[in-house]
Amino acid sequence: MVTIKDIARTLGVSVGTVSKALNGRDDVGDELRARIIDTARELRYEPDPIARRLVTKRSRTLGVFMLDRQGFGVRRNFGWLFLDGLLHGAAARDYDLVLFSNTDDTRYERSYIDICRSRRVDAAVIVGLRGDDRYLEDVLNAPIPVALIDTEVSGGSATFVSSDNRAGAALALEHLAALGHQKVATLRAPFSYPGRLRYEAWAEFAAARGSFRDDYIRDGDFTPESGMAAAAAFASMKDMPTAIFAASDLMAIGLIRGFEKLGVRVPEDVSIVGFDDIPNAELVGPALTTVAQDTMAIGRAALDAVLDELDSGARRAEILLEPRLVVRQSCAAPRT
Amino acid sequence: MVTIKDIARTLGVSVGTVSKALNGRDDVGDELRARIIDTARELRYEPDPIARRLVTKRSRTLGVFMLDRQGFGVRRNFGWLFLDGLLHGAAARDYDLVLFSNTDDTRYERSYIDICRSRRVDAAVIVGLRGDDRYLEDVLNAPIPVALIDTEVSGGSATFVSSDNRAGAALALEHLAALGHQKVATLRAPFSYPGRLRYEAWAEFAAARGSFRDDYIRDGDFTPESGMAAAAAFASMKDMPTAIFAASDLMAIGLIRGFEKLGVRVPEDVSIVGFDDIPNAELVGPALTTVAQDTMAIGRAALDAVLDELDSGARRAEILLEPRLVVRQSCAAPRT
DNA sequence: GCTGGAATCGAAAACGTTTTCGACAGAGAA
DNA sequence: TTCTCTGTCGAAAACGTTTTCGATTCCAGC
Repeated sequence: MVTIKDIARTLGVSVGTVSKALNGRDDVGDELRARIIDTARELRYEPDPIARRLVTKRSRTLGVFMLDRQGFGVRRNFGWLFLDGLLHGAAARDYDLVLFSNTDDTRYERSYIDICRSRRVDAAVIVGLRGDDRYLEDVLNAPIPVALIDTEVSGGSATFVSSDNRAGAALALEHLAALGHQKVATLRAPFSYPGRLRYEAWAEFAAARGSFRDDYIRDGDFTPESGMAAAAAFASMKDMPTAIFAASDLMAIGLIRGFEKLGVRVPEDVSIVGFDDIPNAELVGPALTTVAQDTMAIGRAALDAVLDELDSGARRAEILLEPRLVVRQSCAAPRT
Repeated sequence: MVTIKDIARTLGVSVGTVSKALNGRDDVGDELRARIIDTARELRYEPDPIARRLVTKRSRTLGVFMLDRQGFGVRRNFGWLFLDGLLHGAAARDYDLVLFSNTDDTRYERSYIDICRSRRVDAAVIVGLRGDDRYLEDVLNAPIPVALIDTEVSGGSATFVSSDNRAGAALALEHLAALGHQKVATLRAPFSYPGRLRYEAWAEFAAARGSFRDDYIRDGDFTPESGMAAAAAFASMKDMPTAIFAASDLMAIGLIRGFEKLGVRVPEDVSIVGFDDIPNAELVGPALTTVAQDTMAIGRAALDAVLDELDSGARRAEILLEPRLVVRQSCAAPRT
């Protein structure tokens, strides 16, 4: 591996001068600088990031924690979608991403912030932090910039990055209203913060139209299984809703599968709209109408947030991105 | 940040002794060693990995490259599933994973191996490398241990880690045979190495049973769209197959959607079996029968391969993991 | 009492950078 | 001519470890 000394020796100058020339400082002559840059290129010199980090005290490294909700790993975990945006942002700003997850038993013994400390990462973004996480307090008081994505919690010293859940829910509900639905129920996920926001949008929508009914509210836990259970509950009602707003795609798909098993057809008998636009949501039959989160933009925003805080010291409490409605085939006008 | 000097100073010993005591060397007295370990714990000392790397010349860091097949990012890319196993293995062996992807424009300007060199990672695992990759040659001649997962190529100095594609295809085909199918077609993906292996298994199967027919072979490109096109082609045949073995789940789902649109029912009219067991394969209607890759084991094997090579210098050319059949609802006995 | 060896510890170099400070030359002003 | 200022460069310290080598002590064996 060719070091800075090699290029200093071949040119007969000091290493300090080489360093200054390569880093664009102004106390080195133009002619010498040009020669230094040339031979650096010739020798295919690359500054050792390790040595640089040791003296600059910045690692140019971000810790990314993928927290696993219910043990499904990457398979059923929406959080991985944000990696695209994080990767983009890191590449654009010349940072490296080191990835952790809590699916393993060993590292979970330490707080995420502790891991950051031991790894000397400059900042962290945590995906999927739950409200009952054992290290919650540690995260909210972290001494480094932290961004939270797809999380149940908000507040503390971390910046909360998310879709505008209320606006997204409103998008879906207005779509159903435009189709002519009067009786729209909701399958909510009340234990999570985004889930609560989505429910509140439904409640306001229903109240404003005078169609709020307690028995049009069912609770799920983001799994398809809870959606199937809710489908059975809805199907057994005497006054069945004509449309259901599910707080997540996984639950929406569960509803579809549950209704299918009971012989009620989607969207002919009941319309279903989800939230998230998970991969392959377009591939389930019928293709799911849903509100899409711009996961790329969210990941990118989270990364920019922590890096900006690192540079300027200014912290933003909350960043909301606009979701958009994508209509496919799981919604139709109600039967008259 | 508390350094090794702090604990040396508080104890009145030299830093070298502290280092040796903490690293378990035998030339330090038991009593002193105990006192050093105690105060290290008291001061919450953590060795600086940066400084350590500078002197040991090992970074304990692995580069992971997620190569994006057709621009879908994490959404339609099977490769991300291997991250679970990689994460597990890295945690178990105390390595860090730094993640790269080629979805960005900037870093793609450099060879993956070049990036490894500049980042000083000890080894690399590359997911989704294509046969026509511009840096293919660089990868196959890499000076560091490299493992290839979910890739189209094999050979070179890298170790190829994969499911046993022939065995997996045989599993699926035997399942169809056991159901009584005589006319089983295939939708293959001939441009990729695993795709070719899966096709060869089909060809042998068909030849052994005397049911090989050229018009039972259609080509796709791993996308659902190509599956839908193939469904139309199959449906227009006078002697339609009763079962189709698709070389990937995405194409299998495309077949289902395509047949659905044409009014031919799955599995009543035609059975379909896929390959991969992608997330939500169980959620599409009808739930997909497929052969599941043990993505966790594959990721773990890849990680172990490069780390073992790093330790022992012994390189393995190929590692094959056993897939398993998961039967769901897309296959049934043929109509008599 | 002397030698030999084992046990224990410290001093110092080394890893590859960045950064500070001082040295030196040359140019311009007095 | 002398003084000051600017521009250009080198020397050296510093970052926090690990590792090598030598120094010292202590004790057993003769």
